[in-house]
Amino acid sequence: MAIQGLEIKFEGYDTILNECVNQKAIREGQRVHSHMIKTHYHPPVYLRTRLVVFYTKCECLGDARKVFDKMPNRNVVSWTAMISACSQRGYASEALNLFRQMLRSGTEPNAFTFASVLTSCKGALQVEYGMQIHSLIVKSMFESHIYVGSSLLDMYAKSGKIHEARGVFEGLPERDVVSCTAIISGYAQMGLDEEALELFRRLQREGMTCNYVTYASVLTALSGLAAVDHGKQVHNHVLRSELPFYVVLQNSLIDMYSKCGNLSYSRRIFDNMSERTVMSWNAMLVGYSKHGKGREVVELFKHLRDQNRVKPDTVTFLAVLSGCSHGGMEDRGLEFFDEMVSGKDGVEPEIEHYSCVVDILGRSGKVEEAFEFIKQMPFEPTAAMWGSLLGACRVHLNVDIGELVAERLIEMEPENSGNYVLLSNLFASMGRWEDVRNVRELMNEKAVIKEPGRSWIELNQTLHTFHASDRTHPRKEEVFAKVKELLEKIKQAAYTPDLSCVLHDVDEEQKEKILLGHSEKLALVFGLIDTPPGKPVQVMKNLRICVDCHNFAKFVSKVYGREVSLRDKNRFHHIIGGICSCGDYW
DNA sequence: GTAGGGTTAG
Repeated sequence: MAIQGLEIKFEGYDTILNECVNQKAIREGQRVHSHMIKTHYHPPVYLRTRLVVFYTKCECLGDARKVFDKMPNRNVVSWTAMISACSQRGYASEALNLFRQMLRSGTEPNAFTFASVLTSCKGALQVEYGMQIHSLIVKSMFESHIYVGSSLLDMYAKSGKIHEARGVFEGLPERDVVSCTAIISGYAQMGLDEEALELFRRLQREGMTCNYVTYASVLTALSGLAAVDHGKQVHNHVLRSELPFYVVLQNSLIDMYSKCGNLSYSRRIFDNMSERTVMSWNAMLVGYSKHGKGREVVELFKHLRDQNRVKPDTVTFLAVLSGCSHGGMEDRGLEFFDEMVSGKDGVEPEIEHYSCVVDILGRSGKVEEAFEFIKQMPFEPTAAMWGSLLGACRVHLNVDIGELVAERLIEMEPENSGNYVLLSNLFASMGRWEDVRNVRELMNEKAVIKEPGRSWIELNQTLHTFHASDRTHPRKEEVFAKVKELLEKIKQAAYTPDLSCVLHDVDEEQKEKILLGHSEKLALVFGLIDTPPGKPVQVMKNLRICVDCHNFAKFVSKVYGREVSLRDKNRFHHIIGGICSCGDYW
């Protein structure tokens, strides 16, 4: 592509630039552009557009913008190329500004424009504008366009409006792998894992094609559900289909197996990878962290530092710090944090890392230090931090700081009933029963359980879900009878219900009944009924496990000689012979 | 000429 010294006209420039776009030949394209300037050639709109496209494709957004700004007339392609480049690089407000200017200039958007601009309308605030764009789309008859439709449904899904997303999806005249994947991952990203799985299975029956993005999305849902039987099926599909971007899928598989309780499978995949990204390391570190394997976290992080291909990032340090906290490696955790502050790996601590340090200090009994740490840190404390510290006060029986902390926490979140339970637990563990009763008074009437508790267990490829005091499960009678039988046995082994976990204004007998109806107990008991004696049982819960249920599970493991695994919102509890891997701190 | 979906976190 020698152009120097040649007399070039439109066709010549056009051909060469097109070639440069295809080959991403940045230098060559820049020389073509310079040649135009040097020879005082004034390119027509078409060629200027070609330049804009060239620069955006070569990720030279600034140069693209310069050409774009100098254009006397702009067409839909140049506008769209700019909007799309901004959207793809995460400059959402710039993309929206350009779109507004485009409308003002009188240029009609086409399907390409709508599909691009919607990418910049994700989130609770932007979706308002996205909905206005939606009505423009309806007016211009692009609603059924497959690219526009999938971008539209993705916008709704990522803004928390999953019903609207589903509506757009159902209204599409045809479906393809992208629109199907977008709606499945929409459910998965909102934590609606059962819905995601159900839809995936339905669409599969209806002949949907899957690619690596589809499987990655479904694996996210299966991780959430800890549905290991389904996960293994997907793993088989992946192995058979020789999909591209296998690293992404291996990362998802590492995550899925570890969240299903099978760490050794995760490690096997990790060890056999021919190429690893930072996400591969992070997924493995998170796995160890959630299982309370502190030593393994520290060891793997050392490997990561020793190899020079992948650099740790902010998520790596979250995994490492929370791994040290969950795994009883508090001192190492504090050292890692100090190393972050000193700039050792070039990752600056953010508020989440500070939150991990609060956890670490609290767990190791340094409650005062944690309190000071929160007061001095360069961020506003979050409710989660105060909550973690209040938990520490309960375990380490520090009622002075506990009351101070609870005051702030309840001020921040007066409606979160979980906070009152924590405070009630604290007073109860100090034997201050009058105060336990006062907490009930303190709890204002608006306090609600944010998210209803739900527990489930996977047996023979079937998920059995239980809610508190479940009256809907087909085998509820059998489950309730077994709960009573169990209760007698473990009471003989000195189990006493922890009534401070119930804040309802009822008598003690009622409180005990409410406790026995907690979903994790029902799921656990169901697992005992439906599996042979001696076999390990694994139960999942969508929230943090309650103090009484944790204790209940410990007694069950001891009295019935069962290994019990409980996966709650934050971590795994592996209970053997009445002893839990969390060391009774979570 | 310009376009849509994905993996790790707490």
